Amino acid sequence: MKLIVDRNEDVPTAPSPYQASCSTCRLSSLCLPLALEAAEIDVLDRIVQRSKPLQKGQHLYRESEHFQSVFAVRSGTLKAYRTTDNGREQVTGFYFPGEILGMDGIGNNRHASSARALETAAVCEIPFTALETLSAKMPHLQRHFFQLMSREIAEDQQLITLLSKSSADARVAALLVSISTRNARRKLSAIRFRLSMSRVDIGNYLGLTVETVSRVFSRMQKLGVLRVENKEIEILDRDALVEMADA
Amino acid sequence: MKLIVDRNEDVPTAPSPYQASCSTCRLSSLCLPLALEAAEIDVLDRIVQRSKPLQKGQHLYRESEHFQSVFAVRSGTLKAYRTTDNGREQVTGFYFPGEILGMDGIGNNRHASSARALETAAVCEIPFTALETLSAKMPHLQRHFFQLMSREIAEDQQLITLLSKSSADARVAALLVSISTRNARRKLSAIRFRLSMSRVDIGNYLGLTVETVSRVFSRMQKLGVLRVENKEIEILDRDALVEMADA
DNA sequence: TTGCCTTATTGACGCAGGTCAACGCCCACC
DNA sequence: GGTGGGCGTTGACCTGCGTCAATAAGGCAA
Repeated sequence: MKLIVDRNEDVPTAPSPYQASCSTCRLSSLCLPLALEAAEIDVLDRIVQRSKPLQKGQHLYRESEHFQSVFAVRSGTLKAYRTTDNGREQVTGFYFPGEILGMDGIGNNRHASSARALETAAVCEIPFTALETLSAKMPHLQRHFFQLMSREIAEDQQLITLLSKSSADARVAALLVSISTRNARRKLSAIRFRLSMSRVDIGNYLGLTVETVSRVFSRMQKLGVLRVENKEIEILDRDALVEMADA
Repeated sequence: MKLIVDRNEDVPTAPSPYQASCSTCRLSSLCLPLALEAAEIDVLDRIVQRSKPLQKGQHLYRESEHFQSVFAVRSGTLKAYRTTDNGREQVTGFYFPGEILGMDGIGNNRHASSARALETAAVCEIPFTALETLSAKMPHLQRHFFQLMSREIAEDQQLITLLSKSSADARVAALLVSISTRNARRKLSAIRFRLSMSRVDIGNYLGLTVETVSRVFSRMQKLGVLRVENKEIEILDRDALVEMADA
């Protein structure tokens, strides 16, 4: 049993305004405000709490803590993970700007997973009871939130499919394609990016060891599909990568 | 490429009353009506459609079909599965009486998976737009449905964890424990039951081959943890099984 | 800069589970 | 009641990935 001492621990979130509003947010077209009208966005805006950024390694919430809010990523990346009964850690997702996390806590009023920042990250906190009240009044919002949850289910099922049968190559390829696609949605480069997560996290997420992940990167590089330099990735042949992802 | 001809194909659902109402349903304490008051249940009742039972092998809905309703299982078992780009099938869940399926279709207005009956099965159809309208008026219902979706996410994440690292023994043990627990919730025996799904489906769900599933059953039988006779299962040592499930 | 520690890469080797093949059993349908 | 086809079990063999180990490459502190 290893004891890990965390140097960046949970600083309480302070209630101060770090960004103007949803209506000026560059990410509103990916986030909760999507599909809302201007007036509605203002109402939503009033319940959203913006707090000071999380430092790398800092927790946003922890498994089995009382659930109060869902969170929208404003900048940076977070990972969600759960700890199994035998103490193993399982990464269940990576969250990029514009994406919502914490929805797995609604079911039992406690978080079903933990979330920590992979790099300095800013989030918007959306108190759930307020969101519920608002949803009952704003059909667009209710529908949109149902859709967000449904998509999370569908995405988890895709990961299940990936983990259930695919080769190591296919798993890594699928993750890279996913990151590439999500970058494109944010108008960032779909072919050149920096992995904010470690090889350990990648392996853990994909059900592989670090060594295997590393070998897959090397192999893909040799095949001319990727250029890998530490955390910097350049996709040289996206079609090949997509092909590999469902092999 | 194999061509499979389905003999039990999609008979359209007929709009006739096969069961009185939610308020008299034995499963209401597991299902959507949970947490609703008598008067509210009556309102919900009016939107629920009960149709004639599905035969074994018959589809309830198919991947990429237009999404219209979620479904509650009244009797029998169904499996949900998706087909990957390369034609492989992946079982994403088994659904027992009192459980809700189809929620993965909300996100994009089309079903993200297919569902078919593993044996004769009856379901209640709940048109989603009606459910939405009702949810906006009935906070209990809205909350309950959010919770149901959230739990589906949390359960998928548990499966992800299982598929990501666990041994074949652990996977099979976990499935048996899950079925046992769900049986208990329905006041059925937690230690003796009939598997409604084939070994192929079990293997597919757990990311294993049929042969491995079969070997695991034999091994567990030899260890005195189970008694297996075709589809009949008797759990002889539940503690051992739980132990195996997170090894 | 130097040194330390964490993260990543690469190689050698072993094993759990996949693959292939043979066979038995159940049951549906003549 | 016989027979054919699907489903399940078992055995022998093979392979992809895990494990262990050694080394390299960053990154941060002082």
